[in-house]
Amino acid sequence: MICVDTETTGLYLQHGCTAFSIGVYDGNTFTHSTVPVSPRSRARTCSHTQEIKDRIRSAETIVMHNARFDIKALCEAGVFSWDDPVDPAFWRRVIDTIHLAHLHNSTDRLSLDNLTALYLEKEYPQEDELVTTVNLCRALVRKLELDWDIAREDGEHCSFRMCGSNTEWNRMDYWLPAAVLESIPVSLRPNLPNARLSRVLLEYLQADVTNTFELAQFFFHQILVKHGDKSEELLNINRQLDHVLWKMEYKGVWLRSQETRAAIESCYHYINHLKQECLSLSGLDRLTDTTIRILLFENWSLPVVSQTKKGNYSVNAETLLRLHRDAEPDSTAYRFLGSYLSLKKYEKKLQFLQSYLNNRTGKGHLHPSFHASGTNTTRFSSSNPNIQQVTKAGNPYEDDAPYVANYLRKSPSLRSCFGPAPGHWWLDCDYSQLQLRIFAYVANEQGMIDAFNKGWDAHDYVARCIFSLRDTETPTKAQRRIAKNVNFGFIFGASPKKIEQTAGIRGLWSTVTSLFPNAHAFIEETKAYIQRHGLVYTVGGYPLALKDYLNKHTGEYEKAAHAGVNYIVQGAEGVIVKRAMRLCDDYLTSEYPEGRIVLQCHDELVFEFPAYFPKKHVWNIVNLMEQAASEYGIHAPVDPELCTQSWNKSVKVQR
DNA sequence: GACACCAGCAT
DNA sequence: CCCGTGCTGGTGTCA
Repeated sequence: MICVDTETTGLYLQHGCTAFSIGVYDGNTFTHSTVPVSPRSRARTCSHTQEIKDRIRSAETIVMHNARFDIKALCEAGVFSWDDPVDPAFWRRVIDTIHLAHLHNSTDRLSLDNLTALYLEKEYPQEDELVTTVNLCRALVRKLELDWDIAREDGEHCSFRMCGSNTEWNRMDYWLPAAVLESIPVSLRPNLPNARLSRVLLEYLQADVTNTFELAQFFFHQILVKHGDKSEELLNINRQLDHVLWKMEYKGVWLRSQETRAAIESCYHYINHLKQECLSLSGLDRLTDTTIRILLFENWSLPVVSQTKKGNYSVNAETLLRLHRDAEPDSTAYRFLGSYLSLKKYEKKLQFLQSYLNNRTGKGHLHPSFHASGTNTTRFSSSNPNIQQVTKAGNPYEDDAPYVANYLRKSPSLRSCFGPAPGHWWLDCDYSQLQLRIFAYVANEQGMIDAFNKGWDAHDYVARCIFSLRDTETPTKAQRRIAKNVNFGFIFGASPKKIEQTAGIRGLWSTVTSLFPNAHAFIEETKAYIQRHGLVYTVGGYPLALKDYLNKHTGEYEKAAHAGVNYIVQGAEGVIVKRAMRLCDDYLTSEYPEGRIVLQCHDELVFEFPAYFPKKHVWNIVNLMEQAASEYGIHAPVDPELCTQSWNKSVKVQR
């Protein structure tokens, strides 16, 4: 077993970089080498570079912290080929301490230094010194415009691609490798203590690999003691997707550049107009939270709606919307608030659109990162960009603020900027009401389960129960909304008070508990369990810690208790969807390699296939996703939709 | 420049 | 206080 860590050049790998420092630790000795990856690199090649590469290649077990990140670097450095990690067998010898740490305690901050401090009770070598040293070097490189192939953020001046492979998809930002530090001529570094230059970095590299090694041992021991024979199965919940995520990140998501540019134009058009209007209505010279706060609550003396955590008067959308509705129609405040709300929406949208365009690689793909251990609950997180927060079409003010809605009606949909690459189609598979179904099943609420099985709408069903409607009656819009609040309250583990507050009905909770006795009992049992054990188990036995539990004596316990219900439900969702992804990827690999998973959005999987692909694959995928849920005892139907143009326009697939 | 706060987007 | 989990970006403050 060896531990491997890499330190990469400090700018964007997507535009090329100079060299990597690679550290290896086998439990006894630490060795390192710097591997130049650019043909023009001035980094010195260490004599034992080849030896290190061979050791990594032939190692039986490689332990890394956040393995996908370092493996990208190792591919860049030529240790592995870019296709190696596509094979699930490749990952059988990779142990990722981030997965171990997540299983050990899912609420820990999973950074190496934090885990080291927590469990090894060790200090890192002078991180401050490393940071300042590296920053000095970067500044020096920038200032003197040295002729090193260190990539630049703007990318325009650095066009070469390394190793003839697709290296555009990955961004890294970290330290300068030791060889680069050493190669700065002594005469050019008056502020840098010579001997320390690379020593600091190497100390850090050594600390990283040895700590990773020790953490792996610690976590393995803890996990085996706690979970015994189930350890492998539990670890597999995240490990099973290592190669799947590799492929997803590598191939990326197609961005429709034309639509994106058009959407940006459209945003600018409205922003210019609305900004002028806001400025002239308010007499302000700039629009920030602070100036708005003064304008509304001091100059205009509008009533305070709520306060922020720090005690400032809130100026969020909810507040502004209420003030807008309470204002005299056509008054200055009314018009200002309406325009400002619309302006903010457009500005937010523009922000997203520009980030998409900026993150795009040469061929027009975005390459979001997916983090299997990125949440407390086993759900995924996504970043650069976060593909899980791309807005659907819709006008949030359509119902209750026509003045605002009017401005937003032509607002572009962000999902329309994504879609299948030319010549392809997307298959978009959604679990229907997955979270609510999970809740019904884990709470063993038979009436709800029956309703689901009959194909009823969950919100309608609960509305009928609460308002004791006859079969012939349909719930009103308001009744449905209240039922929706109750349902979400169940899922989120909201407190009775909160549920009654959002629904606006006092005494609602006692109605609900009598209507759904098992659900109520489940919530109470969960709370009692948390009080005793400080954690919950979701389906499949994966433990989910509750970080606020330790503070229970200071009142945080109640919070943790309510969160516990939510953890079980979200955790089950995460586990099920991960299983589904693995099943679908296995299926595609063996039966239809032209297809692939493009992205995951919590209860939604998106696949890309060649246009006019055989329809049978739709139903096989649907069946596999449903199978994943049923393996955990949950019946959850999947609705397949087809996108031929954009993510925003999908058509239900008929049986 | 680092950091905290506030906000807004998703499921 | 009591609705969970994430990510990103702008603003303002502080050193």
